[in-house]
Amino acid sequence: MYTRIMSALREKILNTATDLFQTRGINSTGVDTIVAVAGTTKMTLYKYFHTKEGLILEVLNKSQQDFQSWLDNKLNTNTKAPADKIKQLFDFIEEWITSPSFLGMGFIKASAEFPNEENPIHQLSSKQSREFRQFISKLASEAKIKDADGLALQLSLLFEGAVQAEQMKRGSGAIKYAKKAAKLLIDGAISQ
Amino acid sequence: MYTRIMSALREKILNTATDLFQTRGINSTGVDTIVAVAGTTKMTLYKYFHTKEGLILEVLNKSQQDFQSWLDNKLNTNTKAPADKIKQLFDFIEEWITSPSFLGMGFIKASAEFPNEENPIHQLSSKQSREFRQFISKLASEAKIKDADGLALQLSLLFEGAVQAEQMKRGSGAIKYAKKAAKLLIDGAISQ
DNA sequence: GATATACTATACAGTTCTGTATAATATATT
DNA sequence: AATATATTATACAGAACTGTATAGTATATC
Repeated sequence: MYTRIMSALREKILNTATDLFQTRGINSTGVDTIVAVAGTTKMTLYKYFHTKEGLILEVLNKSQQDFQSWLDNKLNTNTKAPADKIKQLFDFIEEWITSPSFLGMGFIKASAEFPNEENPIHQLSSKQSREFRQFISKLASEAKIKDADGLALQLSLLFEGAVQAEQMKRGSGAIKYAKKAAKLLIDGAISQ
Repeated sequence: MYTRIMSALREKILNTATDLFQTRGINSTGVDTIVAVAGTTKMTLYKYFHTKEGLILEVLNKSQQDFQSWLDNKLNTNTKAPADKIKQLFDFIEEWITSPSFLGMGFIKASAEFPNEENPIHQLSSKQSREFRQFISKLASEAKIKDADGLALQLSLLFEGAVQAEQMKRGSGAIKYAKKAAKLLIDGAISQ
């Protein structure tokens, strides 16, 4: 993990961009808007981020890191037995989705705004989705589940579907049903 | 009376826009590009569609109608018993997703590009997602499933998750596992 | 043949966008 | 006090975007 010494202003720009990209869309948010909301100027933005694309990529990376760190922490402090982590996964996902600060999943929106598979932003989104699926697969493996990859894929579909539903309509309640479905799939995979 | 058929050019513009929106993104596709690819001029485009937003809304509506018609037809010609339709639903969804002409789901991408819930395009996307879920719920009801709405929501999550996965990486194979999960959920809901 | 209609060609107004150039100001270090 | 660094203020080049104005051409209908 490349930890970077970050100036307060750099971080402010990054956080502002994250928020604006989520609430207004990436292509609909100009750098002028970002610097105005962040309370700085374009010169400073372009000092820290060489292009808007570079800023987008960093926003996506930071968002994913923050989410993954939050989830790791939840799983490690609340659960001792590795076999239980997969069972509690959707409890924490529910907590995350229903949190008032939830604004959506970066890589899901980004991949829709940049549908071309050659595009670096699309490629990063795709990579993040794959890595999150692998993370679930690792949890399933540690829980001694046979078809860990298969279950992980199914759970990731429920996850992305629930996020999608919540992005479309806040307070959709989709995660409640995703959780039930996940429980059923996990129990089925364990008893195999 | 005089039967008013849709002008060939209007349809050409609509189809071209549908394709370009899916492959390049909506905000990244200018009207100049659309008319160039469609082989016409901006004057003609703005004759049939008053604004770009109007064009986007029509594209979304037509895409959803086309998909729903295709699916209705598949379900009605291949299945007689209403109780079997829900079981075959994901077979046809798989056929649709794995088809070479699959470019994604309009309302999923649109809602990501226009995340603001006040936006007419976002609202239409949300409505289409809700209506598709209601369509699944109707299938579940006709199959005498008790918690039809609950199952429909879960299946729609798998559906949107699988579409999302396929939009991110063509040939992901996600639909195969979505199908398995759907079967499990349907069987579980039937035996209640 | 005259006329309405559909469509093209082209230019352009006005806005917004990314990215840079240039000069001034504040802050920290020596 | 002198100097390097960070940041601001502002203007602007150049491109892309939506939407319109205007004039000309093709085609079908009367």
